[in-house]
Parts: sequence; C-alpha cells; structure tokens
Amino acid sequence: MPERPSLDGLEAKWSSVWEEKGTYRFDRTRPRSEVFSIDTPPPTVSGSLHVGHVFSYTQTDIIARYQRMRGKAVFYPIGWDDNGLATERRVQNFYGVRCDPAVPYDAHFRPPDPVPVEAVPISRPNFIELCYALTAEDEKAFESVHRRLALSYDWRHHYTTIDDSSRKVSQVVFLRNLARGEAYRHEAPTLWDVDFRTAVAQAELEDRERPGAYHRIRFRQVGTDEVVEIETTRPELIPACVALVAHPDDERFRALFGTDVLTPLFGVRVPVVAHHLAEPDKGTGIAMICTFGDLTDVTWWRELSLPTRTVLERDGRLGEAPFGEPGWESEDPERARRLYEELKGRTVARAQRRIVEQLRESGDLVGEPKPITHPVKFYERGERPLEIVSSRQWYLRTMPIRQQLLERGRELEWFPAFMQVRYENWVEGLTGDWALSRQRFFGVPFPVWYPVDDDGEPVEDHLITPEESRLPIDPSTDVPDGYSESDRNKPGGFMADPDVMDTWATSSLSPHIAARYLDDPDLFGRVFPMDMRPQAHDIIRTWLFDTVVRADLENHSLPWRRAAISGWILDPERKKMSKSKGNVVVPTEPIDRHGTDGVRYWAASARLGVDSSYDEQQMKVGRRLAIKLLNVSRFVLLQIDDVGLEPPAELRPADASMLATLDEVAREATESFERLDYARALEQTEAFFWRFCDDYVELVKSRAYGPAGDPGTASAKWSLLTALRTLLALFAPILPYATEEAWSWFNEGSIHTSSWPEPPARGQAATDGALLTALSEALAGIRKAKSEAHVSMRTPVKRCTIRGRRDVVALLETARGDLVDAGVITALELTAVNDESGALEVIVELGELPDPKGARQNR
RNA sequence: GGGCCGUUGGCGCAGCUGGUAGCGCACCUGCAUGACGCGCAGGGGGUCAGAGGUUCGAGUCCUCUACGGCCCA
Repeated sequence: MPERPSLDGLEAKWSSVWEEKGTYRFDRTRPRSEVFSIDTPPPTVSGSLHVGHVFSYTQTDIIARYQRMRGKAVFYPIGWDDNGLATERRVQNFYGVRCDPAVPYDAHFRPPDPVPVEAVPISRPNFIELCYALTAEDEKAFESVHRRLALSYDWRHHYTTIDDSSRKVSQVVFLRNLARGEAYRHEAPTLWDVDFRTAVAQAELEDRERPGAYHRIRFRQVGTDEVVEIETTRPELIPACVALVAHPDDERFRALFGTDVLTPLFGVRVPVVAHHLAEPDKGTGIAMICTFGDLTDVTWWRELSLPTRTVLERDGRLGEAPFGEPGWESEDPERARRLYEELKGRTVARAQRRIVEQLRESGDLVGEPKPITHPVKFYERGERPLEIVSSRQWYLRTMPIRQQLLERGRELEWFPAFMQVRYENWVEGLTGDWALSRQRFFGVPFPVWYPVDDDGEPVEDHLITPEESRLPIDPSTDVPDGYSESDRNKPGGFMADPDVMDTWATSSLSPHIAARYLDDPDLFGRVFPMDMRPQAHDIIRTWLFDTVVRADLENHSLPWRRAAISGWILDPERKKMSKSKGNVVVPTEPIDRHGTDGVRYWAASARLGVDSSYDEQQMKVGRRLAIKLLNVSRFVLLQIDDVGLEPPAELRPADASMLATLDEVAREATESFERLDYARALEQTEAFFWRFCDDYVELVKSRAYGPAGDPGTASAKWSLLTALRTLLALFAPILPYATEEAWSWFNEGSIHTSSWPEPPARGQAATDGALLTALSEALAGIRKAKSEAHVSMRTPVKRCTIRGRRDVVALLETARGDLVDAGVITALELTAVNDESGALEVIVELGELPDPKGARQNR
C-alpha cells in the first residue's frame, strides 16, 4: 500500500496484469444458463476514433463487468469492421490511388510518394492489398484505445469482418439464402450513387434540403393542340418522359385521361394517366413521369406498366437517346436528335442548364423557373444526389416477411422501450427488398460464377456455385469445379460475378461470426441467441434490422434477447459530434487528462438512449471519486491488522445501522443493474459512499483507534473492512482501475472476478438505517454551529442538547459514545420531546476557543 | 405532413406507480483534525417551458401550444 495513493500508472499496470492472467477470458465449459453473451458493435476502423466510442463501449463494458461479478461466464468478443466503402475512400485519399479493375496486377507495386493530386489508377488486387495494409495500421490504434479504456473483451475471440472466417460465414449464409429462394438477382431500378458508381440500399438514404427550381413546361395534346402545363424540378429528364400523371379525382384533368400529349422539344407521344399518388396541390397538379426521376416515378412505372426510356447513365451523364427508333418514336425525329445532341454527355446539372435554354427558345418554358428548397435523396456518404438506374443486383427478400420481422421486434426487449417504435416505423416503411450487392472492390465477393455461352455472353440465370466446404472463395481468382482458369471469360467457359456484398451483409452476421457458427457449433450453442446487443439508435434501421433479418432467415430466432440502445455524444453546444462539423474529440486526450476511470465515470452517468453532452467537468468528478476511493481504502486498511477478521461477537448499533444501509444500497444497485440502469446504480452507490466517508468514518474513528481486544474496536474494524469490500465491488464495473488497485492491497486475485455483494453484509441481527440517519443529522447540527462560528471541527463542545422524538432520541442514546467522540462533546444531553415532525433540534454551546498552536502541541 | 424524446436553480442532471422540489459542478463563507486541500464543514440560489383540465392535492396523469433534438415521409 503506497504512502500517497495515486491514479498515475494504474492503467499500464493493471491492463497488462489482466491480459497476462486472462482475467476476462470466456469460460466455454459453462452451460448456456451460466453465460452472458454480448454482440458487440464492430467499429468501422477507417472512421475516426472519437469519444462517442468511449461513451457507448464503456456503457456496455459496465454491464459485462457486472454480469461477470454476478458469476456469469461473459462472452464478450470484439471485432473490427474493416471492409466497405468507408475504407476504400480512406485508402484512396491516404495513398492517392483509385481502383481500376482494367489495370493488370503489379507484383512490385508501391504506393506513389508523395501522394499525387490526381489519383493513380491501380489494379483491383493491388488496391485490396493497400486496404489490408492500411486497416492493419488503423486497427492497432483502435486496439490500444480499447485496451486502455479497460473494455473487458476476451481478445482471443477477436475478428475482422474481412477475415477468412467472416468471409466464409457471409458466403455460406448467402448461398443458403439463395438455395432457399430468399436471395435473388434481378434487373430493377436501383438507387445509384454516380460518384461511387454503386448501388445503394434504402437504409443508406438520407434526405438533404437542396435548392432547386420549379420549371413550368408546356405539353400539347395530340389532335387538339391544347396546352397542358406541368411543373418539374428536373426538366433535363424530359427526353426520358413516359407519361403525365394526375390524381384520378382531379376534375381539371379528367378530360385528358386516356389521351396522348407530345413532349416539348422531342415530340414524343406520351399518355396522360391517373394515379392516386399524384398530388393535386403540388405544382399544376399534373406531373411528368420519367425513367427515373425519383422513387415515385418507379412506383408509377411499375403500377401503371409504363415503358422505359433511359437517358441517365451510371456516371450521372445523359447517354444515348435514339429518337426515331422503336421506343423513341417522335413527331420530328431530326429535330429531337439535333436538340438532344446538345445534351448528350453532359452531367445532369449541365444538361439542365442547356435544356432550359432550349425550352426558352422554343417557347415551351412558361415564365421563369421558381427557386425552391426541397428534400433530395442522397447516399449518406455521398456528395451528389442519387439517381435511379436500372441494373442487375442481388436482393434479399424482406418484403414478404415484414409481418414476421415486426413480431421479432416485439419479442425483443428494448432498453429504453421507446426505441422499439423506431424499428416498427422502419419495417412498416420498407418499400423494397434489401439490395445486397455493391459495385465495389474491398468487400466479400458473391461466391457465384455464370457460364459463358458460345457467343461469349454470360448466362446470368444459370448460376454456378461452389460447395460450402470450398468457401471462402473469390470468384475472380478461384475457378468453379469442372473448369480451368483458361476458361475464364471465354465462350463456353465461365465468368465471375463482379460484385461484392454490402458491408452490412457481413456485419449483420456478427453474432454468427463471433460465435463461430460454422466451425464451432458447441460454442455457438452456448452463446446464441446472445443476451444483449448494444448499439446506437442511428443504426436501428441498418445493423439492428439487418441482424434480425439474417437470424430470422437462418436460425428462425432472434439473434439476441435484448437491445441496449445508447445515446449520442453531443458537443457542449448540443450538436452531434461528427467529423464534418469538426467538433470531434479524440478519446486519448480526455483519458490523458482525467484518467480512464474519470472518463468512464462520465460515460456511466448517462443513461441508455439519452443523448449526452461532452462534459469534462463530469470526468473530473469521476477522477476525484476514484482518488477518494483509494484514500479511504488506505485509511480503513491502516486500522486493520488482520484482513481475515472474523465477525465480532456483537456489532455496535452505529456499525449495524451503517451495514444495514449499505445492504439496502447494494440491493437497489443490483436492481438497477438488472434493468441495465448502471447510471442509477452509480448514483445510489456514490451517494452512500460520501455519507460513509464523511459521517460514518468520522463517527467510528476513535473506536477504530482503540486497542485490539476492545469489543467496540473490533466491531468498528470489522464493519469498516466489510463496507470497504462491498463498496469497492459496487464501484468495480465503473472504476475498474482504482477499485482493482485498492482491492489488491488486501486481497489475492482480481476484484473483477470476485463476487458481487449479496446482502446481508452485516451477518447479524436485523436492524435498519434509522440510527445512521439520526447520527448524521445530529452531527450536521454540531458541524453547522462550528462552521458558523468559523472554528475548527475539533473545537470542543461544552454542552450539546439534542431534542427529538422519543424513539429517535432512544436510538441516539445507543450510540452516545460515538456522537460524543465525533463531536468532541463534553456534556451531551438527549431530550425526548412531543414533536411529531421528527426533526432533531441541536443546541450547541461551544467551549473556549483553543489556542491552535497549543492544541497541536497537546496531541 | 406523421411519430418519438426532451424542456426542473448559472451549467450538467435525479425525481419509479401523484402528497407542498433534490444531487453534482460552479459560486459565497470558513476549517490544518491520526486516509484524502484532487480534502472537510456550512451557506445562498428554482412560481419544475406556457396555458387549460382531472384530483382534496400534479415536475409527477390528460389535452393543447412554444422551443430544441431525432426518426420516418
């Protein structure tokens, strides 16, 4: 036990001891009923590390530690989510390269140095090598922060979402989805990011307010030449127009339904149709349907069986529009082609500028465009509005099982409960199946090939799939059974599926990956379904939903029993912390300043689901609490000569009352932890702890100093030691370093594998906290008198009279000696009065003020 | 437009199934007592966002409004 306890050095000391001793290892011999398993979020390592991680990961760790102390074998693995677009972007920017699958592999490739302004195209295998190299570096930084935070993982169960095992699970489960008809590949309109050139899922959408303009445009009715005016924000899609639409009940357009109109500039004949999704108060009440301007266009196209007229290419530019040819019939093909030639090859924005000029020249633009602000769909990581293009993609059927998924959401226990509605809203609002495929590179490939026919064309409805035992494979380098590499992309040969899976398609299998679903069924059986899924509320629609889908299809069960939804970290201005806002705090800084225990204390004071502001003040409080814990431990242990003390024959009333109060605190804290309300448990423990230090310790000090044989001394010492053990244990999940340090002064083994306090600690006749409360109140009265007189607390009290209810006075009488010693009272008078209010009246008559110097010499 | 959460002393928050407001920080005034001055004692400070309703009685239940944040259109 050090002379002057300090938090310095505890983190390095204990984290290496824990690793060495395997303190947090999962005991896989234990049956399911004795296991507590956690499906920890694998953080995206390419993202920036910020205090948000510290916050939510600490909250999970607190629960893990509590369960471990309750005697559970805690299965608490961690993984890194390293594949996907976020990583690709980071690699591109970090090295100044971009992946071009047409470039051949270069075995001696070295990243350009210095980083060039213009990205250098490199081959897919070279690009993927760089992805592996950089994520390996990033993962080291993540691991060191997680270790320093004392997150009690079993690092032996560590995984990454791109490792062999994860790829195998993803591919096997996918092939099973495919075999059961749950996965399919289909040509369909798909949300498309033109910069990343990949499909995007509904879950990755976000609306952003963007300036736009309503353009009022004239169409002419065929035969009558009557003018129909529509309003659109996307005039550049006029060449892609396939119909006009109005609400069936809208009187203004009733006469038009079933007739045809001509598109301006291009003279294409399109029908006027009726559909209930047309909004009569929007614009002129009649709208243009294109291939495809937005998701409503897709709905109209599907429900009204309209033709397609594709002009948008996957690079976000206008492509071919063969006016005059079948499907592109025009009243004046030559003019249409001439005008369109000016638009072709332009980006959407540029094409819009040009077509507005054309419309103005032709007189088909009515008035000037009216600027508006409207929500536009973006890919959450993207910078340009999403387009909708028709492409062949892999899907998982979620629409037919929506009802079932809603049921799963109800089976799940949500903390806090109101988060369930987010899930319900999401499932109810689904508009299509889950698009699994991405046109990217660093991801899990679809383990599929297609035969190539004699004309060199892939036969896309004939799949060639490998045996499960061959997985994981990369179809772009592995060869299907019965073929050889020389058959690749040749007539009569085969070709690989070019796509990779969305990152969520792998991370939605995190319970399966962590629990080694395929190669360790024994382990899987002991931990699945898991007990808890901790995560933040912004990914309920993605990670939580996706995981529910996968487990439902694969295991016909929920993946976990409960979901613990953490809040977000807001900056001091209550704005969400994000890289783009530049308000991100790197976690190592507060840890350096306030210590891990201080930072954990801050994280522990925020309840689940509640957004919390970044507050270093709170970390300081935590740090002080940790130091106080060390100090009071030192004080208690200084009194104790034998830590194996037997309970005394008889406990003094004050001691019994303190222990009874502590029992109650432990009981309440346990209940709070069971509700995952660690913040309340902390609050309850902390409130008692300060009373323990400031009142109880002061009350029993003089008895504790007494001789070994004295019964009052024995009672005090045993009670101090017992309370100390209990308090350290109650704080251990939240302040792992300080409690472990203090515990090590008088125990073998780790506090984190010791047992959780089970009342009764007193082991004696039942009593309650009433005496301790009365003593605190009496002491407060005496202190107040001294404080107001501006004298030291050691100043003797000549006479103290305490008046109170008969039963309270009788209680105080049983601890008269403790009160006299703590208050330095010469004459104590306890008087019962007939006052039902119960409040104590404390009358203090101070003695002569001692000469401070003389007083010190006397001791 | 629909929904969820929040609005309690300067700041951060507790207040579970209703009974005349609590905690921490900050602030002010003090205190060197055998663990702790990163300590201890004491003190000031709120008509619980606003309006209405239920009730003997409402931060606590109901309705509406305002503001903030988020989710879904």
